[in-house]
Amino acid sequence: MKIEDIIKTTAVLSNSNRIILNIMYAQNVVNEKFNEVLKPYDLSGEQYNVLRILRGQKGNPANMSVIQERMIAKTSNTTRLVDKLLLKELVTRKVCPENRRKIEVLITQKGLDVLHELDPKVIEHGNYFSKNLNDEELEQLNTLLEKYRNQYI
Amino acid sequence: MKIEDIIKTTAVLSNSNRIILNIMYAQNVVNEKFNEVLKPYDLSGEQYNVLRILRGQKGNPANMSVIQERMIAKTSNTTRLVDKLLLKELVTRKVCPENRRKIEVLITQKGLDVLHELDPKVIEHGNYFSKNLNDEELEQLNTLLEKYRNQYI
DNA sequence: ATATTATACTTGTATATACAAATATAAAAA
DNA sequence: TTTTTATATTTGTATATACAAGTATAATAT
Repeated sequence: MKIEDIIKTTAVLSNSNRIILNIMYAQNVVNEKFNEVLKPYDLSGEQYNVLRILRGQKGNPANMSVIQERMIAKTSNTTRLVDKLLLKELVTRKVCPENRRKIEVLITQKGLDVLHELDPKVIEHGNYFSKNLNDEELEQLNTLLEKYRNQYI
Repeated sequence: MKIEDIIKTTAVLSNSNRIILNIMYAQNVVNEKFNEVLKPYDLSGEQYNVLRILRGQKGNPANMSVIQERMIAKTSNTTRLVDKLLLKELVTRKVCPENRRKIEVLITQKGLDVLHELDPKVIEHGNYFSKNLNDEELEQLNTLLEKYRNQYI
């Protein structure tokens, strides 16, 4: 289905506009489906993202600014995100002894267990959307998306 | 810049995963830039979207469910979105006389003027991102994005 | 040693969004 | 006609996000 049919417009869209709309819509669809995957675990997408970042630390703590710079959406609220994870006992936090301004955040075993349980479902989610494209097309889509947004970065 | 460098991961990503991340990130970048365009007009992206839908009606009113079905992100809150536009006098609303359950929303002249002023800036925004791709690549990206998300639609 | 600036994080506030429940009207069924 | 069901929209509530201001600590300059 073309994006025009989805937003039910009769307007003629330029390629530039169609891409914007297609990106918005794709993100929306992907996100909605991913939220369904996470729902039984009572995690938001951003919370999951933080857990992934922490697991990637392989036992080393991450402080707030490290977490923030690794997130896709640079929300200014890593604090409150970590608060939520703390309440669920998926992470621990303590003041860094070397620099008391910093906070050391670590994923707990419980957090690792949740991620481990989610791993296959996350892969399945990725495959669900990519299964209509062959390997070459997948490469192409990645390349084009990177080229598209890479204005001055 | 590759998505891996942006989220500063050393992990090896599958094509499926990279696409998900690239779509998320692209939407983020595009959206952030678009919000900058809208900021001087005190409009959110969704508010702008509603105005566009109303202009597309060419003088005919749109009721809430029509607006909702034409939006990219199906927020359940068209009411409050229209409330905001009403406060700024960009739209009018009245109960439909034929069916008093329905609400007729119309864009005002002021709303049309704002859109008209924004038109070139919106085009510029689209071009800003697409200028790194040639026509063929733009077509390709649109086609791949549509193919990507079109699972069971 | 004290004052200034920078860094790291937290908090406040306003707005946005998600989801469920509530309200009002209309259409269909008993 | 009364009841039931469907439709269209609104409201409540909890959570998320954006942005600015505040706090604590550390580093640098005077």
